[in-house]
Amino acid sequence: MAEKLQKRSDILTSARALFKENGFHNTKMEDIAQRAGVGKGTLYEYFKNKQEIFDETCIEYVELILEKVEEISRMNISFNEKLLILFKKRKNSMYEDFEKSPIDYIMSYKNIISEKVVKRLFDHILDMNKIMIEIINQGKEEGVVRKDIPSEIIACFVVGTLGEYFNLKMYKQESEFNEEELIFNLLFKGFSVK
Amino acid sequence: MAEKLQKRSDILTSARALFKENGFHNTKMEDIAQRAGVGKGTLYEYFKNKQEIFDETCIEYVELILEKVEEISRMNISFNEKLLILFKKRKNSMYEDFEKSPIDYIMSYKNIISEKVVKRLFDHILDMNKIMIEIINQGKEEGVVRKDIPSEIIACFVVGTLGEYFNLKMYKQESEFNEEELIFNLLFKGFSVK
Amino acid sequence: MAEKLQKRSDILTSARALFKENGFHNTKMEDIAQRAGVGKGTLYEYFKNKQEIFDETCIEYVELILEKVEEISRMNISFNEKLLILFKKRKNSMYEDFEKSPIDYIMSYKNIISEKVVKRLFDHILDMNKIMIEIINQGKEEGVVRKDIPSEIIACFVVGTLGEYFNLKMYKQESEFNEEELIFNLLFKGFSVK
Amino acid sequence: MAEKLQKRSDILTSARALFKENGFHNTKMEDIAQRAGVGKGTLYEYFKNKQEIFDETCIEYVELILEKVEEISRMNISFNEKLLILFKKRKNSMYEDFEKSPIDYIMSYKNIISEKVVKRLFDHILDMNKIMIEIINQGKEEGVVRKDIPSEIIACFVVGTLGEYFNLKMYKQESEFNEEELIFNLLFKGFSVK
DNA sequence: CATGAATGAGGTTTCATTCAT
DNA sequence: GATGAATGAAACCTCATTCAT
Repeated sequence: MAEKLQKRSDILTSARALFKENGFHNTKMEDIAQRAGVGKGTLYEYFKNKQEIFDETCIEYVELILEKVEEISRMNISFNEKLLILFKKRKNSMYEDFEKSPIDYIMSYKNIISEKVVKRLFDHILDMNKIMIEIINQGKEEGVVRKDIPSEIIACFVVGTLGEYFNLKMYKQESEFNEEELIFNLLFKGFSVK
Repeated sequence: MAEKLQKRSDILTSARALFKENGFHNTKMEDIAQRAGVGKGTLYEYFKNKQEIFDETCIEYVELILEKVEEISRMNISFNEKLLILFKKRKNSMYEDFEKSPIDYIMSYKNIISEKVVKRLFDHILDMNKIMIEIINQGKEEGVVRKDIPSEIIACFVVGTLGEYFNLKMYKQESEFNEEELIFNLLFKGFSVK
Repeated sequence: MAEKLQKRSDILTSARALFKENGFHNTKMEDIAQRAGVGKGTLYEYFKNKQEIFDETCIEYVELILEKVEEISRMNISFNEKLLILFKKRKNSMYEDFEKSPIDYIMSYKNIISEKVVKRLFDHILDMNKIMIEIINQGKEEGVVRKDIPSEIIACFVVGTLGEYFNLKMYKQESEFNEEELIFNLLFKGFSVK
Repeated sequence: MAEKLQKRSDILTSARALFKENGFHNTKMEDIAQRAGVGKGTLYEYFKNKQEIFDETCIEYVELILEKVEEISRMNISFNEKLLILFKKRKNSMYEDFEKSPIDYIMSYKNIISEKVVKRLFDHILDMNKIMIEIINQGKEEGVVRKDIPSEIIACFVVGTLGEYFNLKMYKQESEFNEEELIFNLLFKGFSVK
């Protein structure tokens, strides 16, 4: 039984890697089976079809990120520290599994993910948005974040800045500045001359 | 002759719409032909193959955005006004053709666009980055933008915030706030309590 | 009018060269047109379709060879001399237009030539056979060729030997012997020890 | 396993028959599959593509003939008997599988067989030529064949005569003569009056 | 007459899915 | 349960032929 779950998980791991590498249509069921170390027919013992495998990998992707963010949210630390950890986590995973924000991920695959899975994922996005809002609210309570702007908008502001920053890092050389500090400075103080 | 260019353009328009709607692999050559009002064989008079059609639509997509941003950059108006126009343009096209930032667009299709076209598009991204930097520099000269942060980072900050904001708008209801004002306030002043 | 015939001939010349080089199915109408220096549509002014062009080139091929053999047959020279000229003609055209004997030519293309043209060509083959027989008969009358073997069989014997000889020459180096003399010696005296 | 080889062989048998009947370009993959009693996709389990199937049938064709000739060469019989067997074999297969000499076969398909397979086949032709030469040499040793003519030339003489004879038989009625005897007589004694 | 842009029937090939072992 | 050989629908692309200019 545990073995069954293990094999299922192996298949998903294999599939996720291949989908990420080659996209949905350039990944063959045969490839997934081979990489997972099972026969082609076995895939159909664990999943209805290719679509279902893909859907599962998408759900996993988004849920894993959600989980990580939730974990950070639940930590017993200050707002500033949470923000720093979010930044670091994103940075470390950049060239690994989770280089795309969930929403970009979904947008990339909107023509491929099943309609009903898209809905479920969008719900997760909203969940994540809520968690970000909670973190922002913590900042407000701690007197670190302005209270005159809805937390929702601030969340957007933070997530967007980080996301774009890492996007650019993907195809530009390492810069000479201490960019982490600069980004945080911008988030806190904005770009206007005081 | 003008007619030849027209037909080529018709095909690209048809293709772009279908690729956007259904993705590359779910768009059949027959569909493109039908929508463009030509025969299947005609597509091959104007393009080498499906890949080339797709590549062209990608190039068009990114070049058109680049062009628009360039246009704004060349306008004889203040930094603040340019920022506002960028925001408005992005907002208006949200549910139309250009809902994705060029970089998200490329990332979505990285397994589909030809290698050499990806390179060309990344160059455009850098061009666009340069233009944003020029706009930021104008803000610095006008004494509106802080000079202690590299323009490159600020560009990232502005573009990311706007991008994420519009991403979220795509699947959330219209809010009650005057969000435009709030976003700008954040960009200028940051989220920290003064 | 003469111009019309000229253009028709140009097309056939172009077609024959391409068919020989690339075969029927790898020769495109466009190629024929281009090489003949006319438009693609023009081909259809002079020929019903691709098949007809091909058929014509085949007919030309076989008729030209037939003509040459007839010409030799009509010459006012001895059997021995005729045999020598046949040999020389075949040798000279070996790497040129007429490297295949008519019958090999037809066999190569039996799936491509129109049924009715095949019949016509086979008639030509029989005509050619008859001419060969006449030449053999002349040899008999001159007292040079044995009378106890039907001329038909001797014709076969001569044509086959020459044909195979030139076939082999096509992919083997030039030999050191005076092969011409040896071949003739064989034809005249056979291979048995006297 | 044996079954796998069997199916592969079935496909080749089906393909060879169809190629022979209709040529390469008029034989559809669907036809081959149907005649072999398998699905279209199955062809691609056993062969890379149509070209490979064709190449294999060509190789088989030439190798089978080579094998038969080798077999005759190895027999413990006299030169005269070998010559007779060669004649009989060729005669019997005339309207069956092997109606064309290997070289004619290759020449017919020179635009279709893969370059590298053509080379391989030409090597077989040379092998076959060597075997014929050995047979001729045996005749010389037995004192039946003249020693003043290179065996290579005599081989050409024998093969060509037989080939042409059977070519002609293909489209002419059965004759009244004992042609076998006449042909052999010619080969041995030539056509000159003694 | 001459042309070549437009066409679409028809071919090869791929690959998700099935099912007998 | 696990497998992978077999399948055939579906997609891309070619090219002979047409016909408006």
